[in-house]
Amino acid sequence: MRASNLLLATLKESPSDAVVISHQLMLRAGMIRKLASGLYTWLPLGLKALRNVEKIVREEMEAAGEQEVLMPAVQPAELWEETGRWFQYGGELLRVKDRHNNDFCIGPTHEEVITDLARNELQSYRQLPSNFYQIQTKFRDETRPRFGVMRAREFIMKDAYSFHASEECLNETYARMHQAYTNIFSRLGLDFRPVAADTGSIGGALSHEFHVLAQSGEDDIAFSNASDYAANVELAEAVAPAIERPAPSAALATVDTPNAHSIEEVSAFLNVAAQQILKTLIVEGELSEEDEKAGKKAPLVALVVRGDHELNDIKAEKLTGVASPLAFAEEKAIVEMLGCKPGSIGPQGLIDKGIQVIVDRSAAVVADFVCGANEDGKHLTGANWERDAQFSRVEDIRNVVEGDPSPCGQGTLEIKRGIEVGHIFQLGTKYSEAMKATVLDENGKEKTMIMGCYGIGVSRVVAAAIEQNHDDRGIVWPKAIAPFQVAVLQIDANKSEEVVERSEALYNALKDMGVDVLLDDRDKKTSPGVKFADSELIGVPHRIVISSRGLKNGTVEYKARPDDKDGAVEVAADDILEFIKGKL
RNA sequence: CGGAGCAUAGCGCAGCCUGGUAGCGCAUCUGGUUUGGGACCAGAGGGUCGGGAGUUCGAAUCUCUCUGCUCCGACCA
Repeated sequence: MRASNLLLATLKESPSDAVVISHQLMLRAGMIRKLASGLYTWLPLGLKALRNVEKIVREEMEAAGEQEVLMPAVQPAELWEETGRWFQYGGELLRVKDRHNNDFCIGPTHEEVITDLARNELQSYRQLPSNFYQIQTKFRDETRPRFGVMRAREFIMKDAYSFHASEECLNETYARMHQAYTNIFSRLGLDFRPVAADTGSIGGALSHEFHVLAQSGEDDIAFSNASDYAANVELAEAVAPAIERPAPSAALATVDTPNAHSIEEVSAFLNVAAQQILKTLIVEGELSEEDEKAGKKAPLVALVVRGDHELNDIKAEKLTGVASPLAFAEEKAIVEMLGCKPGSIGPQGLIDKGIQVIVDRSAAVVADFVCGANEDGKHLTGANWERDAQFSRVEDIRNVVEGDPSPCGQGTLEIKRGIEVGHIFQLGTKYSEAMKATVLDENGKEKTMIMGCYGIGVSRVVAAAIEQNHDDRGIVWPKAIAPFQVAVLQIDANKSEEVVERSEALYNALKDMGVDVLLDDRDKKTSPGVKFADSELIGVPHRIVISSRGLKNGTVEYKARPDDKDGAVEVAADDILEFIKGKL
């Protein structure tokens, strides 16, 4: 590609609404432009990087035995009604009507469509397993699109689906896809981790996420420092402390704590460590459909965690008796039931009021603790379970923290930020059962197919790669993603015929070899500094500068990005093609 | 969805408080001088100041309203 023929839309200043570095650099490098919130045009340079990611994904999918298909982005509502997701999916599902007033949605995912295909095309267990993938545009009407293409509403996803006659077969494919994902992210040159994950709204049994490690990530990942255990904090089990609860040693007392509501305030006011304080959170309980129809209010449930711990919403809402999604009780309901505001709540006496008290494992082994007195402006000190307060049961309801013992039994946990770029699930029969996707087994009996699904956020990978690979001059592409492998910069082209001849010859030779090469042949108004800065901003891994100054000595300059230890090197002009071949 | 804020040239911003000819930097175009780190000089083009309504002799500026966008929190490739 010639720079004179490329929309090299680089910017010196970054648009004010870009907060993360990858978004800023993608705009500055002229890779993307925003059309509307969460909607982006991919410019030539960005598209080249995107296609490079797609290429590797395709190669590894083919190697893993997947067949490529392409499904419509627009999907009929009927399919979604069959699985119930037409009603379950919230505002994220963009619903539209066609001219006949029929309901459709813009696909956020394709379980329904692929399952419909499978039930029509697959009749026999002999056709299983069958695996399909596509690389296609998805639309999710995110509440808050942000970070450019990292969390866009419209994005490119590789989604794959597998169909099986047995669990063992699903396990095999799942393991193969796990390996394929590992290959993909390794080849892309990313620092990533597969982690055990929650299955979320897609549903199913087993699930792993693939995370690119980066400070700007939106997920917390817990790792063992002594094994390869890794899990999303959403899921990571907080194991029960190995200690017995000490016997009470302090007398119960009520103390005034004016204006101290948060754990921090109470801790500072009473000079008591946060782990010695228990916080009691009142959430809504489950309401049966009949009671809901009868207009009854949800019962309340108390969740008790140590002051230095955070409630894990996902763990909490999975508990029987707790509403899902998790909803904190309204202040009014709390005042009505307990006679005090949030900030002064304690677990004592709640069971008598018909409120279930669920205690976190760590909070259950604290003795002589501080908690709210269920009276505004007062707290209890020296409180003890059983003697002063009762609980219904003990559960794991908190987020793990750094230093917790690893659930795998080896080592302790560390926590890092990650960007979720891939997610694989064992779906089981959730969709195939709802949509009656069956095959005949060897006995001629109908059998519901077992499914797996496997996603990669292709456009997100591009952003994640930049997030992980940049410096103060711009993007430092992993070689597999770089839109160009080599940049050839012409300096003094208007003064020196030789510069033009040499650079054109090198450009053509590299192009003929199939190398992605950018010839910066922009005219004399483009100063050398601009060419240097642009090649660095867009992150080309290899740069060759051909100038009249160098050619006087019969040399051209080579520089790698990121810098080799020896920086720029002078190479004999006649040898440059061989030299660069060695670098590629 | 809750809270906060923004909307002035392609991009980054000033002007608004205190109403009176719409400005600066980058980018673009023309001419000239430059050419190894985002050049310089001279000139030029580009705006219904997000839309609508109101107050006023007069609104980018004050008021109301709608829309769009961004940020901070709850959700996901």
